[in-house]
Amino acid sequence: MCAEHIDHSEIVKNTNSKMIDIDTLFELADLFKVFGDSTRIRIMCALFESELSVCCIADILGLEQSTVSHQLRILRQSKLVKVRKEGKQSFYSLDDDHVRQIFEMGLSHVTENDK
Amino acid sequence: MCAEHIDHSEIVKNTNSKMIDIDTLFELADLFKVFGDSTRIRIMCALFESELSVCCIADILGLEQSTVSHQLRILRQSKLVKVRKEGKQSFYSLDDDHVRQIFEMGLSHVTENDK
DNA sequence: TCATCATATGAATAGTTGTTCATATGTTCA
DNA sequence: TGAACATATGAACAACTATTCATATGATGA
Repeated sequence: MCAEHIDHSEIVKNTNSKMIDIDTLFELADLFKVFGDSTRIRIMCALFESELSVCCIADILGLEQSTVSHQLRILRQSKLVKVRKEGKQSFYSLDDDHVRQIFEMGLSHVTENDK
Repeated sequence: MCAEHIDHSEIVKNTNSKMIDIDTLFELADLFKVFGDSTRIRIMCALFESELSVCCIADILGLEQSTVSHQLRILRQSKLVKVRKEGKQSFYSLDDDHVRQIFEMGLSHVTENDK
């Protein structure tokens, strides 16, 4: 921690009063953590087109069924995808328009910095 | 992988042709990875108000100077914050409007699901 | 130049996370 | 009921990451 010379007690108090409450910030970090894995990102991207079964996702991305299933569970828990069961199959789709929007925003940042 | 019975070669081909290229998706995941840590999220949130020195951020969030410095480096590398040096101090600020927008989107999702 | 201070960084460690293998669950159809 | 299949899940392992401590760097003022 820094020495006493610099008194930022005022700015500390001020900034803290304007901060989003900490529990929300933790939830937010947890949400982005879900986006922060390439396998999950790829799964979400595949689901942009249409709902897909688990084994179809595995085929598209060249992943093991088990891997896809584990990641879909995480996406489900974060309410980013939803399931529809039909016989033996489970069809997954995006649960929320925010997914697309968050995706788009990230994409703007990435592609802008590629210039 | 699933058996041959279900032929999704058509949908596989179709979806793959529409997918964002894989390198971009990896970059995207890396970007969200940076957002996916509560310390970094809190730092960014503090920087919404105004630019801040390293030790001021540490004070505000109750973190060690070293921790803040390490995380700021990661944020800098992802072009999410920028530095302005003034004497012994380094003042950090948000580098990009996308930061706010990505933040807002995440927040909508989180608060919506809290209802 | 030397002491002090703000920041940056390297190394070590502890905790977390993604993938894999093996297996369980639950559905369909003969 | 039992075989075949799609999916889900538990356990184990490997890889990654955040924090801490110690120290380096670089600036200021005496």
